[in-house]
This record gives sequence, structure tokens and C-alpha cells, in this order.
Amino acid sequence: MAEGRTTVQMQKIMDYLEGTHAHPNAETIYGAVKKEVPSITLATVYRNLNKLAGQGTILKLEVNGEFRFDAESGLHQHCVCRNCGDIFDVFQEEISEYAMGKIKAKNFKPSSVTVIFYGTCRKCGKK
Amino acid sequence: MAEGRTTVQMQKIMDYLEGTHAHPNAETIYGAVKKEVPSITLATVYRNLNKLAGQGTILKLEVNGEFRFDAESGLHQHCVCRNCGDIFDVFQEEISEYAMGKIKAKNFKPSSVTVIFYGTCRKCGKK
DNA sequence: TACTAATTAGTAATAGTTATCATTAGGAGA
DNA sequence: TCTCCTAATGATAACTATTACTAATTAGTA
Repeated sequence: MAEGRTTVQMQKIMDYLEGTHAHPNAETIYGAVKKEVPSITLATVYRNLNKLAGQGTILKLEVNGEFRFDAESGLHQHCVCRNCGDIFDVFQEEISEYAMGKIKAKNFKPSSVTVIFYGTCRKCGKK
Repeated sequence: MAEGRTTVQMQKIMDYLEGTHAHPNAETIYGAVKKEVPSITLATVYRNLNKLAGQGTILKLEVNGEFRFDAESGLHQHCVCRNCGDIFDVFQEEISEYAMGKIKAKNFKPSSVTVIFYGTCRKCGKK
């Protein structure tokens, strides 16, 4: 799963992330994991999240002034509702591939793409 | 340029943004505008930037844990160097259009897309 | 020129994230 | 299994970017 040592803390963080599609922030993850590992601290949560993101095991996005995390690491995109702040994944592999293809000609070696759509989700759409 | 009153502060912020392609953060903009309007404060810079971004006059992106601003508001994408942190615009209108088109079928009304490529820029590319 | 609401400067407060450091624990080798 | 070394943790302080607050100022209108 990850380089270096495997600790219960990191394992529980991964478990939690793999069980949700809500793109939680560190605080939320902390709250959830604390139920299983009461001694855990927010710093440990951040440390592990950054490590996992650095390895590419999880995805770290910045939305509305905070970091959000996603266990889904394959090519996909995100929809962010400007109204309620919800974030959900969109799997249209072609979008990322199309974009990556277009950019390779430039003097820039892309290693990943993040495509984020801002708008209104179904719930908020109907006023 | 913007709804509401026009102030020198806002004008100078716009002028500065229109003259750069460096995607500065609020602090940098503050430093630059302060030379022309010494009394300006960081809070005023933030207030104006948020207002302008809210109107869609400028673009507000989140990269590396901070907000960056861009006077270029048309459809375009960004390349972010993982090494030096540089951000530059890429104008491949089709990329954004292609993505927007693909997403419209979903139960989500997109109002804008942000496509960000992470990788290494030319400078950093040659080790 | 006077009035009124929007905007500013100045500053305090907040929030999210990272850094520090003493303590604990995983796991390789004896 | 015991020992040792290093990585990871917990607890907390520090930091940084951003926002909130308020009295004073300013722009635009009457």
C-alpha cells in the first residue's frame, strides 16, 4: 500500500478513504479514524495523508481553501457545487486523456491532470 | 470593469494583474500595489480580489495551499511545475470545450472548468 | 455642498496546516 | 526471543493565509 512502515494509523486512514466518495478534508478523516484509534492526533492524520498523496496512492485536491482527499487515484475529474460545496467524481477517462495528449507537445512534461468543473449540482439546481 | 464603486485600489490591482502572467498570490499583489497606493492594506487587496473573482472578472485558483490570481478570464488551462512552483497559462480552447461538452449530460450544470496539469517545466525538466 | 452607502485602513481573529520534540513501537539482526 | 535503531506517533506550539470587525474615509448622487 505504501512505502515505509505500515502503522495502524495509516491503515485506518486508508480504510476510511476507501470507504467514502465524499472527498473528506483532514478534520473529517481525523474525526472518523479517532473512533477506531482514539489516541490519534490531527498531525498524524496530516502526516499520513501527505505521505500517501506524495506517493500517488491517494489524491489531494484543493477546493474552497482546504485540502480534500480521495482514495480514487486513477484518471478522473471532479464536479464541485458552488452552492453546497459537494464534490463528486466523474469518470470520463477521455477527458483527462484528451487534455494530456494536447499538452504533451508543449515544453512541459505533465505527470497528472486535475480537471474540475464548477457549477450547481442536481440537488441545488432545482433552487 | 466591475460592479459597484470603482476605487483607485481596485483599479491598481486590476492594472497590475493585467500586466503580469505570473499568477501572483495576494501578498505579491499587495507588495506591488503598495508602491502606488502606500496606504493600501492586505485586507483591501483580498476584498477586491474576491469581489473581482466573484464577478468572473478575474480567475482565482488554488495551488500549493494558496490562492493565485489571473486576469485572463477566458477558457484556458494551467501548467504547474512540481519543482519550482511556476504556473503558466495554456490556451487550448478545445480542451476546456471538450471537457465541458462531455460533462453537460450529467446532472450537473457546469459554469466553468479548471484544468490543471502538474509536471515539470522546461527549466526544471533538464535537471 | 451635503448626504448616504460603499469602501477603506488598521488590526484582531480564525482556520487550516506544518514544525518540533520527547516518547513509542516496528522489524531486522543476533 | 531480546536488543537496537530508525521511523512514526502524540501533544502541542508555531506559522501562514485568509477573513472578520469597526471606526474613519470616500465616491457618487441629490
